[in-house]
Amino acid sequence: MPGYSIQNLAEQFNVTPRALRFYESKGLLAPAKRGQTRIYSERDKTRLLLTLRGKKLGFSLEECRDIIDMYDPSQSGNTQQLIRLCQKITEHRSALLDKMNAMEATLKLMDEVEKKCLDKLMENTN
Amino acid sequence: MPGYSIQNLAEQFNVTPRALRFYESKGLLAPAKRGQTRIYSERDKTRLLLTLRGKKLGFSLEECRDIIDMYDPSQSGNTQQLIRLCQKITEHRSALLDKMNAMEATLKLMDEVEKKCLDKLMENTN
DNA sequence: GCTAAACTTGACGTTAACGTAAAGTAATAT
DNA sequence: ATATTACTTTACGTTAACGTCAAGTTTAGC
Repeated sequence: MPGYSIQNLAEQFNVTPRALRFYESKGLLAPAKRGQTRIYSERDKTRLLLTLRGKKLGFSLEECRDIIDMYDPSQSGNTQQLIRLCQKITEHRSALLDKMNAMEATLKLMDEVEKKCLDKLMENTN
Repeated sequence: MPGYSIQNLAEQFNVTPRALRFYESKGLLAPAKRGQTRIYSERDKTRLLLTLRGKKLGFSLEECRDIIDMYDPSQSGNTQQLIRLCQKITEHRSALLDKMNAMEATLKLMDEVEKKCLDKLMENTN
């Protein structure tokens, strides 16, 4: 019996079933249904991983969906769509590199503050 | 006459005056006041920069405030506080490195998708 | 001294991302 | 067969981060 239950998948990613249903209502997930019960596939699992990853980077769920939908192999049809995808990747990468810069600046600042902090602690113990 | 007006500072960072007042109400900024009018110092400007940087990385305003407050030199008093600051820096750095990993994974994925995309485009033009 | 522009303080509205409670159904254990 | 558990939908509640008035004040130009 392949696939995961809602509870199982939720536990794997440390989120609530409510969140999974919410993501579904926003078009991020599309689990199969046996009767009323949801069955999540590997594809769903991957999309959830990407969603949570996007969230962690400060993207909204809508942004996550747009990005993930395009990365999804089942979409890449004609030439126009492929070109559009390449453009979107470029945009998205630009946004990511922007965040990467902010992150490096923050890490650098933290190093400096930590250094000053340790220096002062040294003084205090003199 | 040193300092910036609310409108001026808002334009510099491409945010609204409303946002600056909101940040103030949340303890992120603490501009001086000439009568009723706010005057923002270099310190406020720096704190605003750090706030927006934190936001971009997906931290909440409250998290930003806590972090920035501790990095602020005017706080670092006794040994206990310095030790606490070092601990917080470690925590914060861990969260950042976590995001950094997510970011690198995303960039890697994007590279792969782009490559496949370009390959398909090549095929289509055969 | 008057007007217009820029500032101020409330206070209510809005969107995103779920939480939570209600009420019902389906599967499982005893 | 019944009780417990896990699932379901529907719907209203909540928090964060501002936006958007409304109504009053202060400053700058003429």
